Amino acid sequence: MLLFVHGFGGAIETGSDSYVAYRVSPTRPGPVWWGQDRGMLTIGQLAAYAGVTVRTVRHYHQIGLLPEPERDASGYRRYGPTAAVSLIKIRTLANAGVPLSRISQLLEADSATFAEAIRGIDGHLREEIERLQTSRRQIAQLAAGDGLTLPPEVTAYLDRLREIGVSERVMAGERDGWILVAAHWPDHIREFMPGKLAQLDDPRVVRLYRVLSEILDGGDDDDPRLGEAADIIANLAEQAYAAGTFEPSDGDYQDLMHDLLDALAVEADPRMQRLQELLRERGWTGWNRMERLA
Amino acid sequence: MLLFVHGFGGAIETGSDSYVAYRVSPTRPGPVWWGQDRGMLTIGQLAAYAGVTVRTVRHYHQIGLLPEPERDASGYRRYGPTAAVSLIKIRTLANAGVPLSRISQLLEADSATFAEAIRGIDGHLREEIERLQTSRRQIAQLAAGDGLTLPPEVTAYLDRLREIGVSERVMAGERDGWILVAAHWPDHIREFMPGKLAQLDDPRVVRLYRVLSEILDGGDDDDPRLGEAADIIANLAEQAYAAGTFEPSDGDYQDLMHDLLDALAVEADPRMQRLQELLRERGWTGWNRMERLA
DNA sequence: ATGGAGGGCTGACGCAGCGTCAGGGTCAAG
DNA sequence: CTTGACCCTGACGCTGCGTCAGCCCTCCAT
Repeated sequence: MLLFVHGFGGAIETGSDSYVAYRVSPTRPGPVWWGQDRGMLTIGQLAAYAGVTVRTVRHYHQIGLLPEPERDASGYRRYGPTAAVSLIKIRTLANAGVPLSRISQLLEADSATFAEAIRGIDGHLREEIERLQTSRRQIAQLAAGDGLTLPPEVTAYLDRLREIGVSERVMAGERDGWILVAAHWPDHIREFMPGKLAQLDDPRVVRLYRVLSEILDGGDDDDPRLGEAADIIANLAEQAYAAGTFEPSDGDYQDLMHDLLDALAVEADPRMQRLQELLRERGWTGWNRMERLA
Repeated sequence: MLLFVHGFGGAIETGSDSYVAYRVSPTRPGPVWWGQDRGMLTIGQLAAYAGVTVRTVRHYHQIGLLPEPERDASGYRRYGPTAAVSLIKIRTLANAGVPLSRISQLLEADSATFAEAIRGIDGHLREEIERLQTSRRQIAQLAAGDGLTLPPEVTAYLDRLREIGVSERVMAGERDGWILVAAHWPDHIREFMPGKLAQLDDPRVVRLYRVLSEILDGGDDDDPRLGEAADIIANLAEQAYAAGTFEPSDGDYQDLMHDLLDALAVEADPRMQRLQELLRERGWTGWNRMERLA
């Protein structure tokens, strides 16, 4: 019932508000007017007018979102202008991320209900944006960091290890291990790392890493340096135990992680199993879930 | 191969970087340790460790993203620690929005390829965020405006109409009409509206809208005021024509829109067809696609 | 009159990433 | 011996269409 869309002249000025246009596709259907009734569209014309595909329109018919129009003599769907209006309304909501299943209710809701629903949808959108922004931060770390997402404290630790001369194989194992730890202690790990980093100032620890690197890189199955490694570990443990700074395991869940870490090492190189035996001989259960044997 | 996760004491300080943790679910599976091999997990334990569902792990097996592990005596899948590491890596990428089909390639890519891929993914994320933010702006307008997304210039026009005293039925028709126009001229419409708004200062136009409101709200099929309406329209057209400000139609595509608008009016109320005939008698084709008859 | 291009029609499968039964078997504990 | 919490496979469901396949209809050029 629009009156006077036709201009009749009149001043033309330019506004500048923040209107985000609903944009129809720029495709112009070929023969625009091959029906005879004016104002009756074929499905292709309707779709082009609203900027969607023909398949989309048929889909909306299927799910009952847009009512099936009458057919012409040859069985073609013929659409009136109200169908175009409905379709544009539908697309406006759909483009805003409203699920199709809710659109029909929304369109017939009173303005209070409508506003309420809009608020909900907006909240949903905000969450979604949050999520994606978090993802962006994550993958920024992926690009920068030492392989996959690890907190900066951990990558600092890994960098120190590399400086010390730890072999690539051992480095790879360390990375995997820290991934398991980081997944389990996303919060605690950051407080935990400074202590770990400080350990690398101890020459015994440095020696230990180097010895292990050499063994795993080239040693034979019964390398005597395995004994040296076991000695160092036991030594460190004894000292911590005497100083009272030895921290006992605190629960099944951490035991699970420690078991995983031990198993990771063994899986990476079976000689680590031998190291475990040697530690056992010296009175300790392992190097992750470490306990004094009776 | 992680060494000395166990603390041995050591200073604990607090860092404060912007590390976004990969977070595992806080669900602790009931009986943690009912297999016997240490470091071997059931599918449920693995899933809980990585913060995903059991179905997700099985899905990854199905599509070959995570290799099937060996089975134990009763046919249960048993996972080693490397499976946990792989799963965590996979989820880190998947959470960042990487399609599963690309993850396996990504994980075995060298760091240059990896970094390149990461850039692509980041760009994709940025686009997605853009899109959602645009959606938010759109639905903000839905909540505020006169029904569905219309540019502010148009809602201003509609507000003026309401002030003038146009009936709700005519208002509804106007809204629908402007939706059709806005969909077709998303850019042009904003420059077009000031002129339309100015028309409402002409008392003849105001009279026209009021007359039509009355007719459609209660008049009978042969209301004499239809003649008055036709007179006003013809009068305005003649004047514009004489002043040289009459704008002829410019192409099939606009004709389509004008036809739709005419049809919309007739569909809303058949009496508009009568108005069209009366206009024809006065030498004009209609009120949207307006042409002088020979 | 005829042929080809470019519509239209229905019906059906495919896509991502799992959720969610259904109909079984297994394990540890009370 | 039962109960409850796991595990197994197989299969359908969901969203919002894209994309055939096989056929019919209309227009325009020849």
